[in-house]
Amino acid sequence: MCLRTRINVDIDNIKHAARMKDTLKKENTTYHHGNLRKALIDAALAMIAENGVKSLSIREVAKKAGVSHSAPYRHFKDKDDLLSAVAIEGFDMVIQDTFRRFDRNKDDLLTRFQESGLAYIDFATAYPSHYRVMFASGEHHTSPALDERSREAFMILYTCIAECQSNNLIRPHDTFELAMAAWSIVHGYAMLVIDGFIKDPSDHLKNVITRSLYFGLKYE
Amino acid sequence: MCLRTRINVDIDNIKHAARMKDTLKKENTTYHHGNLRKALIDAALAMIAENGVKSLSIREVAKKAGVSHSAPYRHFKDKDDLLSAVAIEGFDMVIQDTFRRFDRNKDDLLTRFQESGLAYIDFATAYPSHYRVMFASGEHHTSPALDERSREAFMILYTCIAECQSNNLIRPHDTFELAMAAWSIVHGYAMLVIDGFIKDPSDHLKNVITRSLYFGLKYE
DNA sequence: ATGAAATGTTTACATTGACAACATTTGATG
DNA sequence: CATCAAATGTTGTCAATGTAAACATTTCAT
Repeated sequence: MCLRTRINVDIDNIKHAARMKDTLKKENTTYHHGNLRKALIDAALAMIAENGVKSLSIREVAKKAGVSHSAPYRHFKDKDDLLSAVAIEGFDMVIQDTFRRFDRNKDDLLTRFQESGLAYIDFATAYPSHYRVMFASGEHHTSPALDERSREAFMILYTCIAECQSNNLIRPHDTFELAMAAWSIVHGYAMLVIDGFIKDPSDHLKNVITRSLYFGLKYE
Repeated sequence: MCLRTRINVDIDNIKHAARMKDTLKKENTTYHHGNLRKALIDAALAMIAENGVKSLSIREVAKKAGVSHSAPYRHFKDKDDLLSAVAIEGFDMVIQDTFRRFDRNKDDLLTRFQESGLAYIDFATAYPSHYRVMFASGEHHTSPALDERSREAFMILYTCIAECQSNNLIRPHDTFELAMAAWSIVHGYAMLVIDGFIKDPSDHLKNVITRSLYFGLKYE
């Protein structure tokens, strides 16, 4: 488990470096901790997976990362800011995974549309802690950066539907609304699964969801 | 403010008495507070509406209800138990509203099916604080009583779909799964609306949702 | 080498959840 | 009606937490 964590951290550091182009001056720098910011995010995620977001405490996160209880405040304004970082990481992960799926289905527009929905569902079940924080927005104050990421994720679905409409694969209707409807379906399913209301997410059920996803939007 | 509080308490006592049939021995009894239990639930809801569940504190709730900081513990085991009571009240409200809608559409099964979905959506937008607590189950420990209520609410949708299937209005398929799918759609939409991801829940959009709700389940 | 910026620590304080000991009210029983 | 137990509310208390301030150390550019 220690090994796996270590690998994840390394991979994430690479991703992180590639993403944060504005602060790329630090690459192989190892100062006090190594990369405390990322370590805190990982520690938070591990603890959320164990006891939920609610009982998450900054002091415990700090302890888990091996630093003093005030150290996190050098990297995050407050607790919300830490959770916001977790959410941003989550959105980045879905976005990247969706693009990976798109690359595997370059030609079939309808499949791409469905894949963009499945990416959401699969991500939620694979990383429930991330997902929970991402959509606990009624709670932690949303930062502009977070808003941008969630919008970016949504726009993938939007663009996908727009392309299908251009090719007469989805009926003409306000694209924004169709995308909202599609998002509702996958988000609702994802939430019910990770909240334990849907116990066994079978393939059967996922098919019904995919069907609803398409049948509500297709030509009648 | 004192006066208003008092009036609310009285009104709520009436509602409360009508609902809780098992403890109907107390009707016009006014002991220490009137009905602190209900007053605390109302205070909690008001404060959740203002600042979210996250920053809700039992001490503030007690202060708002005009009692000492420890008084709530005579009525609720802990904070989770208070939130659990809020959630139960919420489920009871949706259930009752759904039955009201059913009474208005005694004959049309498909309409009843759609109404059972709309009841969810409308309740969520009308009582977002309730709804948020009801489905924050990944967080507060779920009590058996709460589990029962959420199951009861779900069973309405289930029964509705089963009846439609009996009358060949919805395609044959595991009823449980179809109900889960329908639930996913309305729940996802509701969550995105109250979490601010869907800014203006237009009738257009609700129609797309209703359409998806039906088109995914109907005969092809 | 040096000084400023970044990063981590210690100390401190107010808020909170929750328990225990105590006080008061209510309602049933004689 | 007196009395007593149960229900309800209060006061006092403690540990955990969020977070700010003052201080210490490391890093990095010059």
